Amino acid sequence: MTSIGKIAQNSGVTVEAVRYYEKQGLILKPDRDANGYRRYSKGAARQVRFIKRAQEVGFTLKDIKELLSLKADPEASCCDVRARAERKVQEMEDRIITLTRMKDVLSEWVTDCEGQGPTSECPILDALDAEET
Amino acid sequence: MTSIGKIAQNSGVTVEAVRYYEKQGLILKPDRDANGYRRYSKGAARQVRFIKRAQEVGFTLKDIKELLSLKADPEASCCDVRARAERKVQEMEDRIITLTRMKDVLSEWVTDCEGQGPTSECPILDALDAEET
DNA sequence: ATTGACCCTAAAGTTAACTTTAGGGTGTAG
DNA sequence: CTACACCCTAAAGTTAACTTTAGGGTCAAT
Repeated sequence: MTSIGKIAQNSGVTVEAVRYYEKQGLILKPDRDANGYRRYSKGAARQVRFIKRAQEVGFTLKDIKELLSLKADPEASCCDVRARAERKVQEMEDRIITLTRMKDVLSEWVTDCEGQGPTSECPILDALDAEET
Repeated sequence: MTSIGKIAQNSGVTVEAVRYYEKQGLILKPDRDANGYRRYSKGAARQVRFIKRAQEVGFTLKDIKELLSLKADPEASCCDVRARAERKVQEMEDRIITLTRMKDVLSEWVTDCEGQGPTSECPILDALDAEET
């Protein structure tokens, strides 16, 4: 039985974040003691760490809520979880490809640039300002 | 001399976006005709395309405002532009590395998963729920 | 009795880059 | 003359994931 402060510290988030997760229905509402303070069971920090880890591999809180529903549902299949994970991997791959393309274009422009002279003769600005689409 | 609608169409953004860029000081305030409508010179669409292209290679509107200041400043050096571009490339590389790491972890979890059985035996959920940090 | 570290709530603020809404003029084709 | 496509403004809304603010209680120690 610990306080929200301990839970937060223990799982590496702020107290406000813990309250936020509760409001969003991502963690169970804890009991309250006489003065209204939240009293958490030992497993609560684990719930928060689940959320943190899921975020660290790219899931949004909305995704995480779904994962938690699946986790709680005895009818749900591992397959459902995998499908979501695969979708997320795909999203991230797409994002990486886009970012890489953007980076490569800009990177090439940088190599075109001597870094000398006034901006009126800057190849990077020229590339941005080009007439062609 | 064209209308905002033409400028927007011509540069592939919405009319609202053009007005927004104006409010943010990213494009010059155009003249108005008798009824208060914006009247753009031929070069205006080019200004908007500059913004769009810069966005497409990863610059934020804030970055773009800086680039435009450099472009307008006869004292500014191409070097200043290059420095900003290099910084942006670095940011994107960092982002790509982070995303790739995230994706690889999740991807590995996916391969661990047979996609069979109840969620109580799902390796992905197990990985998220693990006791170790 | 007061300081300081905790805890509580509800509501508003943050960031980016727009979009949407509300309410209203303009201009022309039929 | 009346649709209909345009144009105008200011202000609020959008999304995500929190954080900050404002205004208060609780509790152990000094």
